Amino acid sequence: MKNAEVARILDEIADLLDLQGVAFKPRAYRRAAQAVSSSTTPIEDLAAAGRLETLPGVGDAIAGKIAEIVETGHLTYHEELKAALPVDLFALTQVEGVGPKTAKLLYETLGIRTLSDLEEAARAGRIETVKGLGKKTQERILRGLAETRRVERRLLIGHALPLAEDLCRRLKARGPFDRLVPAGSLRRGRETIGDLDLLAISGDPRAAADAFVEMPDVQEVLAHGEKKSSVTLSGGPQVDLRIVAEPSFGAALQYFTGSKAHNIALRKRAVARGLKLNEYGLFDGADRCVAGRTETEIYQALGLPFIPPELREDEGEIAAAEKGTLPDLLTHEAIRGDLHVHTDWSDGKATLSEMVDAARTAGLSYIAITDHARFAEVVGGLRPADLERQIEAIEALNETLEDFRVLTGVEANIGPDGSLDVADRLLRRLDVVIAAVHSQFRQSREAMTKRLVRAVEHEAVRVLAHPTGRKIGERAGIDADWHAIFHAAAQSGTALECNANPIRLDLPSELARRAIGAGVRLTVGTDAHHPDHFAFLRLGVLTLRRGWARADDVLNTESADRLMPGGT
DNA sequence: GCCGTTTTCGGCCCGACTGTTTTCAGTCG
Repeated sequence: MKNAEVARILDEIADLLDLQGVAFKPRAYRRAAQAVSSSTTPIEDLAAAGRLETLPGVGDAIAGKIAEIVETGHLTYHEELKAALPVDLFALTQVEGVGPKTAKLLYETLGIRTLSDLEEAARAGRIETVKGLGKKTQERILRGLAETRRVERRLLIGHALPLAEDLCRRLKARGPFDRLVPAGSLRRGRETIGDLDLLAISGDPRAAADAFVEMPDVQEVLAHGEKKSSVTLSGGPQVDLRIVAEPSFGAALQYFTGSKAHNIALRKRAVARGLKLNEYGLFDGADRCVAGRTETEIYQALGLPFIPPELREDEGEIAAAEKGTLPDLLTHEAIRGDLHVHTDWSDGKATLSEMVDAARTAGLSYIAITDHARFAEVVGGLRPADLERQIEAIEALNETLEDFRVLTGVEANIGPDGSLDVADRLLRRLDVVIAAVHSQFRQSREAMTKRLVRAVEHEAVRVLAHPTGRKIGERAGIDADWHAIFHAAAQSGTALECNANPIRLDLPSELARRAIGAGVRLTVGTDAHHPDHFAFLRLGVLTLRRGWARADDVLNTESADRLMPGGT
């Protein structure tokens, strides 16, 4: 039973309760669903540990229901509710324009229960015959059905970020935009992005909105107003553009950055102070605007310091802000070196000196070359003699470099028993040994924990790379007792990597936060196989910021000299 | 059903756009 499936059931309960006209409960179930789906801890683990109620919005009653789902695979309460409306509400409401009310109406008038019922009815022209619906609704449903099939997955932030930046550049060239910035989950640095949210100030909102919906790569215009427009891009995501007046820009940026949970918490805080917060500003009882131009102004008016977007998930940041204990977050500029770099000596696509040039251009002052070792399943890994030759090549290269240092290293493979595929004799000669799992991901939790603890405790291992082995949207991470691994890493002084490759972002931010809490140091590593890959650094930084990391928590914010005790 | 600067009861975020409506409901974010 995955988190997403539990969340789906809770969401459906919310919809069903909504339809019965039950007040407030639907919100409670939605909030719980949100917490379950955004938690990176498997829901079974939380259930087994009796820690379900640590999720925000999960109390006694919902915890009991989640436990029932985890144990039995279904929920009696859910099935009882469904008996009144036996339709696949979750699937139907995924269709743009169809909410719970419309789904209920369609069931009662046309007997529609499933997506295929819906499609058949829409194609046959039966939907426009329903009182309250019409031809446009029917067309919208048909388009929505096609779209629902197309957009199954969210965009990786590594793809969404350049896309949004390119979009902003092109829009500014086409229309009257005074300011134009991304907001939403992209600005919060989430690992995947659903829609792109853009926020603008314009002296001519109508012309700006026109320029937006008339872009050549727009596939469909979903909404087109002076304040809000939405389009889908061909082959791309939905993009929402909001246009606000300059005095409201901070309020709008705060609002459209989210998260929803953070905003709700903030609005409650405003209400508690006799204020009202919306996307136009913070207003007092007489409806006078007391803040709105900048985000900082709004947080201050609510008695808080500015909260960085990456922390705005309603996971303790408001309480920390209030107490003045928000972390001074890691910045991209603080990263001085990259401890995970490949070359064409193994499976990289560029030479040693090409990678060095690219790293310098990216503003780094050192890198560690960590090609794969001979492990058979890693393509083109180095044999011991190759590694010795590479060490010599790096030493020779360092002689020619000023203000830059290349560290010797290797990415050793961790075998199923926790042993490494490089001899200790060789490991001792290297500046930076990183170790990682590359196969046998499906070991039992006990075996996997033992395996990683052994690797972390190896005296030569400096960094555990891509610790969970997950690939976003492709492969779930390993099952392991992270508490035990963090403890071992803190004891041995081994750092855990946050791999910055867009499909990895591993450690995930939630585990990074736990690791920091356990006293573990982290690194950001690009795992670069190409000169362009140093651009991934900012993704790793975003992920660690979401994990509440400060510069001091991150090993490669230090100079190469400090990194190498006794080194030059 | 959850939760606490409103604290164990009594509150619970707010606005834009669309379509099908003669004044607003539904959906979305």
